[in-house]
Parts: sequence; structure tokens; C-alpha cells
Amino acid sequence: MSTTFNALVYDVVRKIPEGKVATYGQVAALAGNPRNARFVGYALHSNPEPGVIPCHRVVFRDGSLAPGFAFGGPDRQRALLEDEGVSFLPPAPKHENAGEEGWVVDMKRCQWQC
DNA sequence: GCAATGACCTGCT
DNA sequence: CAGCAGGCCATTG
Repeated sequence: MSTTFNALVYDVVRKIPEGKVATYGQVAALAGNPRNARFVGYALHSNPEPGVIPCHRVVFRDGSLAPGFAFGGPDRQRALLEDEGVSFLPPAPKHENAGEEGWVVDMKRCQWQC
């Protein structure tokens, strides 16, 4: 398949431990280009390795996911993340706007750290 | 084979 | 402080 930035994206996402989540920017940055966050999402959209690439572990900088593009629905994603041990919190008081029902991943506790 | 679009993020004005 | 524009690679039609 691809032998470039895209391949790194899959590799990075695949390395995300359970109970942890990574952001597109983080994956893109680890891939080599922070500005490539766009293609990170596209790469996962293709999802060449379903079951191997936990797209649901990849979330926005705000902690929310892609509404409508989730593997089966934002509600499903929350259940999966919670099932893995990821902590969820209500929308931030000021910063970070909720892109969903009002539940965002606790980036300060569950964001994947290098 | 060509062209256009796409789950975003960052910086500057 | 807020809003706007730009940018990269790959995939799809």
C-alpha cells in the first residue's frame, strides 16, 4: 500500500494502547507533519486494515469525534472507549467545545502520551 | 490518467 | 480576543 506519511499514520494509530486516545494532530505530528491532520482522517476513512486500526481511539483536539463518520455512531464510540477504560467528561466550561451530545474524552487523563 | 475532494490543525491579521 | 486562510498527501470518481 502506501509507503509514506499515510503508512506512518496507520502505524501510529495501531500503537495506541487501550484506554488511551490520540488526536489527529498528535498522530499527524508523529507521522511527520502536524498539518497533515486532514489526511490522517482520510487515511482512517479508507481504513485499509479494519480491526487493526482503532479509528475510534483517534479523536479531535477537543476530545470529540467525527459526528456522522464514526464507525457506527458517536454513541457507539463512547461505549467502546469507555469499555476500554477511557474516561469521559462533560463539555469544558469555557475552552474546548463539545462536538457531540456533550461528552468528550478526558484528554488530560486519557490522551495517549508518547 | 486526470482532477477534485477529504474525520484537521496551526499561524497570522 | 476573535476570525480567516493556508497547507500537506492520498484516495476516490
